[in-house]
Amino acid sequence: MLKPETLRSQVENFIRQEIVTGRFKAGQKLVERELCEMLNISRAPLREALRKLEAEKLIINTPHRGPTVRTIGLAEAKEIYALRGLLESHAAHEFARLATDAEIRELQDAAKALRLGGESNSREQVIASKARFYEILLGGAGNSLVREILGSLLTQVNLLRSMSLMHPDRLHKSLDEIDALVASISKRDAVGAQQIAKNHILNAESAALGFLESQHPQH
Amino acid sequence: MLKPETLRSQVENFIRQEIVTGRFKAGQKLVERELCEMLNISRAPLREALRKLEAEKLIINTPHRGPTVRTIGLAEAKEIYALRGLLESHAAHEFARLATDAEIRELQDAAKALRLGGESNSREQVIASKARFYEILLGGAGNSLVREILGSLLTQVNLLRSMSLMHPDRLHKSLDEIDALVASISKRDAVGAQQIAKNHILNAESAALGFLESQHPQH
DNA sequence: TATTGACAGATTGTCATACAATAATTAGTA
DNA sequence: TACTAATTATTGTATGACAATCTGTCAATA
Repeated sequence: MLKPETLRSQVENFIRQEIVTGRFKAGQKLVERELCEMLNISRAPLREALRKLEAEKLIINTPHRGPTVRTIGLAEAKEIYALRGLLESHAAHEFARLATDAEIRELQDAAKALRLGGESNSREQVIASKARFYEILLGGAGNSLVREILGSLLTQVNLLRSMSLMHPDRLHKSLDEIDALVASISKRDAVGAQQIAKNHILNAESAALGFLESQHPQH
Repeated sequence: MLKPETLRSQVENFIRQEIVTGRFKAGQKLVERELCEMLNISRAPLREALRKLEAEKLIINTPHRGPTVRTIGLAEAKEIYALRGLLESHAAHEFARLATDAEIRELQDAAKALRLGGESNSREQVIASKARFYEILLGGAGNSLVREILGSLLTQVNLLRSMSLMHPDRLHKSLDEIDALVASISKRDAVGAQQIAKNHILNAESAALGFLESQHPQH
């Protein structure tokens, strides 16, 4: 199949990819036999891969009924964004405090590339630059645990179908916020960076959940 | 074996228990065949359970060499405590803001039971009361995601052998801190509760890592 | 009609066995 | 001793089987 070590990790990565890209849709049932035939593998490594994804909360398994791709409701989405705000603002604070000057320059470069991609309407470029930006930010914040959890949260956010359509308005504002964040970090203003990061997530949350909330008028 | 649903979940719980109670020691190699014979099960459910525990970071698996119980170094311990401080202080803040009066009373009761157990030197009572205290606090904080992650962090802390010996000095201070926390919460002082919780974790960290740091004089 | 219940089919959970791939260990040799 | 080769042990994967449970259908009954 692909390159990594064991077969089960390849399977795990494959299924994860199918989920975050939306080819396996939220709520969809995953049938062992179908996956085995599709990938030409036996049940053992498949099932082990499914356990990993289950622990990662990308799929939900109910005994004797099998796994389905997780669906994220409004309440869960809010919890995810609350945690993201907490962790990302912390990471921003720590990055401003701990990062080397070289890392700050890398972050500036990534932000520049991100803006370039946004202004040229290159979806690919935006995604790649954003990934790089996060990589640098979380790498320099000095806590790999926070890094992993945020990575997991980021993949879970992909289960919100509302994420796919990022309005140009929001993208523009988002770029401004990131520039402000980089500016604060460049000044080593940890508290300022923390606050900007928190607001950034809050804005991203309203953008993502706005229309969802209108569909579920529960309160 | 035990009661839960599937065999693999029973196996998972069993191994987790063995790890947190220290019967499976940090660094110990876990051999499939031995576990299968010990539990009288086949390899399939065992290996699936191991994948879950691997995702939970209680064991570390290296391909073709098998899993070992995770060892937590100084740096990792610091990361765990940093995240705990962040999340628990957030939970305290939210609890003070959101909890019902009944939940606050439950928390007060749990704190009282905790002090009782501490003063009567009942280790069992302390552990049980502390668990109940956390359950109430995290349950009323309104974010089950944070709750789960904190639960996972709590189990990982058990991998620090220094945790087993909680000095009476520290226990006494710890009880005072918890009383102060409950007092702040009772006054609905969210910010105060948040600050107290953060300091509480900081103190727990120094108590747990103090002697570890002396053994690894790296800086 | 609507509900119940039995039945058949499908899917997951577990077992047993075998073998390939890799790591660990031992034996042998210079 | 140090190095290499052969042996052993362990994990990773495949296959087939069967038990346990769920799902859906359809007839019987109220």
